[in-house]
Parts: sequence; C-alpha cells; structure tokens
Amino acid sequence: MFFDRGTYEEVLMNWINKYDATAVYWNRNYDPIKYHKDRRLAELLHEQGIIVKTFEGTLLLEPWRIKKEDGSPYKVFTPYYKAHRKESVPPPIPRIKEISVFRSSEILGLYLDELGLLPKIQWTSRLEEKWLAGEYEGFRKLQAFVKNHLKSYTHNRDYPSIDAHSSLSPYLAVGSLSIRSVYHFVIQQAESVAEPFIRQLIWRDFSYSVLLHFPESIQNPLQAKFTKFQWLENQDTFSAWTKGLTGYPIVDAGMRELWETGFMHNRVRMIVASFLTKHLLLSWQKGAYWFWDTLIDADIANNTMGWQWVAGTGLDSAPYFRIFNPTLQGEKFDSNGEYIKKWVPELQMLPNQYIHEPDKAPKEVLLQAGIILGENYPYPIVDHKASRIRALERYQQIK
DNA sequence: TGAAATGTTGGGGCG
DNA sequence: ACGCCCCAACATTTC
Repeated sequence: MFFDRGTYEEVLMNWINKYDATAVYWNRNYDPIKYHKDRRLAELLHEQGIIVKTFEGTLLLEPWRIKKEDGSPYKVFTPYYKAHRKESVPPPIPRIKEISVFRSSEILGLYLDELGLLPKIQWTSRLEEKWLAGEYEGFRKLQAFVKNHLKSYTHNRDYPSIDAHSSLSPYLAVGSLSIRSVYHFVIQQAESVAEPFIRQLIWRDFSYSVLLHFPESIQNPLQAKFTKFQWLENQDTFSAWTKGLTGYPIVDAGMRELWETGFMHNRVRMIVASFLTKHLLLSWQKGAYWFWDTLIDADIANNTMGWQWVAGTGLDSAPYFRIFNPTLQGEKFDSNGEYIKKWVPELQMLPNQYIHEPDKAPKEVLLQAGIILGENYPYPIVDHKASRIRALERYQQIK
C-alpha cells in the first residue's frame, strides 16, 4: 500500500505518467458522491488513452439490478428480498497469483506518518484493541462466526450481551472483505442456517438500491411531508445522548459502547435512535451524523436507511407511533443487565431488579450500590410517558 | 424490528 | 351452593 498527497485526479495522473501505466482498475463505489467522482475520473482517464476497468466488490448485486416489472425501484424490503433471491450472486473473482507490473521498491510513495494524519492524542487505542484491520482478520472473523454463532443467529442476535453477531460490518464498510466471499462462504451451510444471515446482507444491498435512486435521502426525509417537521434544537440533551448520560441505562450503555469501540449492537442502535428522535425530538440527521462520525462500520447507505427507518421518515419505515420504551427494551433484551453493567460501570452494584430504572430504586439500595443520582449517574433527562405523548402529538400533525 | 389502552375471560375469595 | 366482585392473564384495538 502506498500513500501520496493531492486531489485524487492529480495523484493518479502523476503516478500514471511516472510509471507509464496503461490501465487502472478499481472496484465501483455506490456512495452517490464517490460514484460520480469515479465516473468523472474514468472519463478523464479514457480521454488520456488509459484503459479503465471497474469491478463489483461492494454488493451482492449491483444496485440497479433489482427493479420492479415497470422498471421502478423497490421501496419495500420483502418484495425486494424475494426478487433479489431469484438472482444468483456471482462468485468472487479468484485471487490473482501474480501481478507483473513493477517492483514495489520502485514506487516512491509517502510514508503514512508523513501525511500528518495520525492522531496526536492516542484516542484510538481502545479501537485498536477491538478491531484488527485487513482481509485476513475479516475472514478469520467470518470463519469463527459461521462455526460458532450462525446456527443460533436468529435466536441470539437481538441480545446485546450475547456475542452472536458476525462483527463483519467494519470489514464490509471499508471494503477489506468482499461481500461475495462472505455470501459464498455462508451459503455452503444448510439453507435454514444460512438464510437469516443472508437476509441481513440483502438489507445492505437494499439500502444501496434506495440510495442510488434517492441520493438526496442522505440529507432529506424520503417522505416529503416530513420536510416541515419541526425537530427541536437542544445542545444539552444532544450532548447527554452522545455521552451516554441520559439516565436510561440501555441508551447510555449503547452510546458508551459506540464511543469506546466504534461499534454498537444493532438492537441497541434502534433503541438509542428511537430515543433521540422520539423522546428527545432531535433530528435523525443529527443522529446519523454522530453515527457517521463515530462508527467504525459507518456505511452511508445503511446509516441513512437505518435512521430514516427509526425516525419514520423512510419509505418502508416504522410507523410514527412505534416508539421504543427504553426501560422495556432493556428488560426484554438485557434482562440481567449484563450489557448495561459492562458499559455503565457506575451501575455495576445495582441489583437487577432496578438496573433498568435506577431512579425507581429505594434510597438504601442506591446507597448500598454507591449511586448518587444527579452526581455519579444522571436522573432520566426526560420522562418516558410525557415524551411519548409529546412525540405522538408532533407526529400526528404530520400525518 | 412496539407499547399502551382497552376489552374479555375465568378462577378464586367472600358474603 | 350461588352470585358478585376483583383482578390476573390473555387478546384485541389504538396510538
């Protein structure tokens, strides 16, 4: 791998001239901005007489491949999924054994640290502990997942304290692991074992298909009527949310897991997103931007679709009245508080009975657990019942 | 990929 | 023994 500095057209043309390159190969990228940039680059290279070959390495099927009979894009997942399933996913291209281009010692790139991009403060150490980069590590995770967790995936995937997910999302997001390799590895298992996971992979294809047809949905609600929705502006509640200081343990645990590891369990992503948009009435765009900034697996299509789904502004999204109760969600999916205690250590001594609502615990119990509400753990920043009613009223106006 | 409110049923306590 | 009430427990409707 080599580094250089400059706009990518400049750098590439410079290298092409320097090494007399005759062809440039790359994998297509479907982030709308990058996609158009790549298209312009291809034209530029073409004009210069350079051969350009691009490949599919990001999705199971190209985002324009699955369309309804009338040629319009699917807007609902299940029919998309069925149509997708009728197509066959091409196998990955075999590994290239040898590239006879030039010796890598002849290439004069910059060293990574010459770019001045490495952080001066060592904030990445927790991330590096959890995530090893590269295809080898991604494939190792895939093997371990299929061997140990795929069978129980459907049953366990909603429980954040159980290690039942694949952990492949960062590798897929940055492209260090080919999704087609993942597909063809998983599909060797019995259909009933493989299919629930494949279905999740197809959500990813679906989100790219939607994004391709509605690129402005990164910024704007897919349902136009939500353009006039008045989200609140409140730096205090937003800041409490980002720091995991909302007083709702499951929300706080999720936000702190995100901050420390760049990852958050999917069930908890839905809970914290629902809390931001419904309980705090802060815009999903604000939440999406925070996720984009902090998630190691940040993926523009998945992120956009996920947030629009929760906020109820998307095409095939949760109805406006579907508001998660953070206490109930905690009780259902982290019943013994294991996940909460891992990420919110100040609640570690609190008995399970009160772990999802510390503010309901009797004084003696809190004292015993070393918790002083308002000092080392916050009171709930909003009242659940009141915020639920407030959100329903606001959303009702849009309906 | 919800939760709350409301409706229905049936067992048990009790006069 | 019987009717009445209470209220879980479950089902349905509504937001």
